[in-house]
Amino acid sequence: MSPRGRTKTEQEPPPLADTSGLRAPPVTARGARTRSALVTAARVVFERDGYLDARLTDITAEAGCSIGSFYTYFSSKDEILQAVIEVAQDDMLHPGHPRVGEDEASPEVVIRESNRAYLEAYKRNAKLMIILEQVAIIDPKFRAVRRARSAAFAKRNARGIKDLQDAGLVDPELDPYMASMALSSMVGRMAYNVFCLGDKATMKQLVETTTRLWANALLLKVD
Amino acid sequence: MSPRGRTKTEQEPPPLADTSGLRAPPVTARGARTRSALVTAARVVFERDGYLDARLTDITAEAGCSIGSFYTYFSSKDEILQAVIEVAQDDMLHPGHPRVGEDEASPEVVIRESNRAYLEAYKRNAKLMIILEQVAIIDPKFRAVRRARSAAFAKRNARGIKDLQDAGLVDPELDPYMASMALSSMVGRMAYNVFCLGDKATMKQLVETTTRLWANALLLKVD
Amino acid sequence: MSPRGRTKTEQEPPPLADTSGLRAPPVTARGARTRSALVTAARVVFERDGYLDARLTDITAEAGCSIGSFYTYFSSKDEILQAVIEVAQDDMLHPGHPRVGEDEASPEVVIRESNRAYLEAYKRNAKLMIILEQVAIIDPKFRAVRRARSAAFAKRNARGIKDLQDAGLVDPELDPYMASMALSSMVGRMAYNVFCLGDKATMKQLVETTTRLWANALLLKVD
Amino acid sequence: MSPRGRTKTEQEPPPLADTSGLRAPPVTARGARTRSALVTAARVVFERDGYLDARLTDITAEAGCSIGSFYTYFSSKDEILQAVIEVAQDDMLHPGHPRVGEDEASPEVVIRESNRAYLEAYKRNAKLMIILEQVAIIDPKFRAVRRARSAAFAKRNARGIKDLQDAGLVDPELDPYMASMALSSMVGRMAYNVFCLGDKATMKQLVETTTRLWANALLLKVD
DNA sequence: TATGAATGAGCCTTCATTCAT
DNA sequence: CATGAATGAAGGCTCATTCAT
Repeated sequence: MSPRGRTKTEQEPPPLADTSGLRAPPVTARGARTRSALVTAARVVFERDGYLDARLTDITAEAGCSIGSFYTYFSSKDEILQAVIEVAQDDMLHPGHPRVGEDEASPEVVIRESNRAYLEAYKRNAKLMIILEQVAIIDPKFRAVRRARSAAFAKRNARGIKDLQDAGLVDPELDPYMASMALSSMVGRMAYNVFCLGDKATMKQLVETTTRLWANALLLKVD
Repeated sequence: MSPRGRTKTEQEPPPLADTSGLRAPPVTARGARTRSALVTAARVVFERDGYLDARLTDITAEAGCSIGSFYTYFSSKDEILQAVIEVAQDDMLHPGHPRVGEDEASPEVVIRESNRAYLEAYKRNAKLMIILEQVAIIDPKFRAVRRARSAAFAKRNARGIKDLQDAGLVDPELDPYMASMALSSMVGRMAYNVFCLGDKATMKQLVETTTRLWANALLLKVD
Repeated sequence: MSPRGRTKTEQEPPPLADTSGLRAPPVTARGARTRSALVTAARVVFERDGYLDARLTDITAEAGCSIGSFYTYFSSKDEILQAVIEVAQDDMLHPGHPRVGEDEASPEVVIRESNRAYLEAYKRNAKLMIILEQVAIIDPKFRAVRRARSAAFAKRNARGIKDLQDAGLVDPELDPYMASMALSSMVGRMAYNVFCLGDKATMKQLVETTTRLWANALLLKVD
Repeated sequence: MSPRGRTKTEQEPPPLADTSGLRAPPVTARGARTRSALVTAARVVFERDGYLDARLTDITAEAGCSIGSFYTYFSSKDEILQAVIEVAQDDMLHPGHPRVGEDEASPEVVIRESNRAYLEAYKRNAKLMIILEQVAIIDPKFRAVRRARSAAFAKRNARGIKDLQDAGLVDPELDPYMASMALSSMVGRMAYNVFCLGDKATMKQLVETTTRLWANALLLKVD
């Protein structure tokens, strides 16, 4: 289980990186269009060629503008990647339409639907997740981005586990945060293996396996 | 649980990559010494600088030979990385001294010791695992290497789960291979997060958390 | 006899090589200037040092620009050589000012002036012809360029021979194309031997010898 | 027409290059075998890969010996090429079995059979002729070799032309040496175009065309 | 805002030749 | 005579970034 339905009290995640040195945002409509075209183009090129092999000229060619314009809106390849990832992170953290609310559903259903929402969001953004894994290894700035996402999920899930423990529904001996880290890792890694590396499994298999193991692992009482 | 004690009937894995285009192995003792020095030096440099930033001249300087000698034994940075990884893979797959045998120990103990062996091997080779993750994203050849390792563990563990199901000791409704993939992913990813990315957790926490979750997830009957 | 005055109906030869993979041509005047300076410099360096010994840095130094600018306009030493040769080929195929027209002159005069024009063009471009011979042996692309030039001359001359045969002025038993190939080879090789390899002969000797042999070989009737 | 039957008074051509710095010839039978294997192998490799692309290790691999042995017999790549070319030059200059003697045959038959012998020898050694053209451009030493061959033919043929002029059988106004150079060039270049560059022509076409043009060019009286 | 020409540090790679065994 | 490991200078090429127009 990973992204649970968000509660009002949750804080927005901090910006991906320090915003100092950023180019000023466009002030004209034309400028906004150009900037937007660059972000869209960058995602296409990054997903197609990978971060390292993507050349700025490919991005500007895809966006239909000059390399000079690129530097009007971004100060580096790094920076446009941040912009691209920010969009995907939003989608990952707030996937939109959870099929059930926490209140009216059994814990197992909540777990299942959370996992499903996470896996589907991962699938949508799989190619970008590859990029993020890649740059997270190279660049501490993106390592922080990746860990922020992991931590957000782990924290959310840790709270869920704690709640269930308090309700006497699951194994009280588990450290909620460690268990959350481990089970979140399980789901995240399965998603990566299947959607990014091409391991064979259906969405249904993924959802059912991760949900059953997750529930079992907590020794969730069914009733 | 990850690497189990190997049985006699297991086959050696095939070589990591096609051996065509490889430089001829040295025929003299002196040549073998130089080649070996290069592999050792390459591991040092890769772990220190990362694969992308490692320069061939750094490797040969570390090995105390000329750049020409490098090309006597390897045809690219790629190729020497393969040689380096092959050594680490051996250590990961056959970590040496399991503390218990399968026969005389309870399933939980077997799981714990297997996880411990895996995590310790991972810790020993953590820096190289970073490299492997990095190049696996870039290069299909190393992607195959990485998947071969994952598959080896998953298969081994799937067999263990099947055996426990046959013995009536664990949840019979789980698909052994899917469950194995998921639980192996859990342990592997925890190891990566802690030993490679710097997440905070002690070896003891790792072993206990993964073992308890693993046993719970299978609904392992304790006696 | 070699290049005749061209007629209106003659087609321009196709470009020297496939234009795929070429760098985009410059769009600004400044860019055109730089590109042009590079071509001029390349000819100087190729003629001075030969193709194999010519270094890209010599060319850019001669052109007064950076090595990066070279790659803005050309993707390899190959490609700039093509540009250099294209200029010379134009001069060879259309040498400019034939001293007589075909109509008002006797066949022998036409042959003489054609040979003279060819030999003088060869002399002007002799150093580049050495380069072309050299690379034609190494690279099929330039082999095609060289053969295109030979074929253009041979075809042109074959037509001249055929016309003279039809007019009953020369040996009717000769195959016009084979004869043309052979006699064109004779002139071309003499030019190469004298202007490129340093065999001793004056321009006058060359013109008179090749013209007399050519006319004799066709058994040209003098009137 | 090119190589005429040799006369007793002709000098052997000088050695291809100064023989100083040559390795001592082998003194044992084994040594002679190794040296011979290297020359044979070198011809194979040069013809297959060209001089520039031929690596010494390819030659020794083909010869089945070590690179060290190479330097026992030759001091450079240059030197073994000289040895290879020497063999071919012998074949070119003394092609073996002319079908007629000069005495009992008409001049036209002599011309035809000389041309045939030359063209056939050229065909046999075509691949090596490519190499020789290549290195003659690069290296003055081989340029001299090439010119020595040309000069030998031209001189021989000039004498033949002079004899025919003295007998009143051919155009007395031709400079025998210039004419010889030109006509020899014609035959040599045709051979190169067809056998080395792949121009299309049969041996019969080549012999007939060059012979007829040669005879015509001299205005040879037939009777 | 938009353009695109200019820059250049720095890495990988080749292979003829030497020489210790 | 035979072996083959060791050498290292030298040059082609990339691409993020700057800045004059």
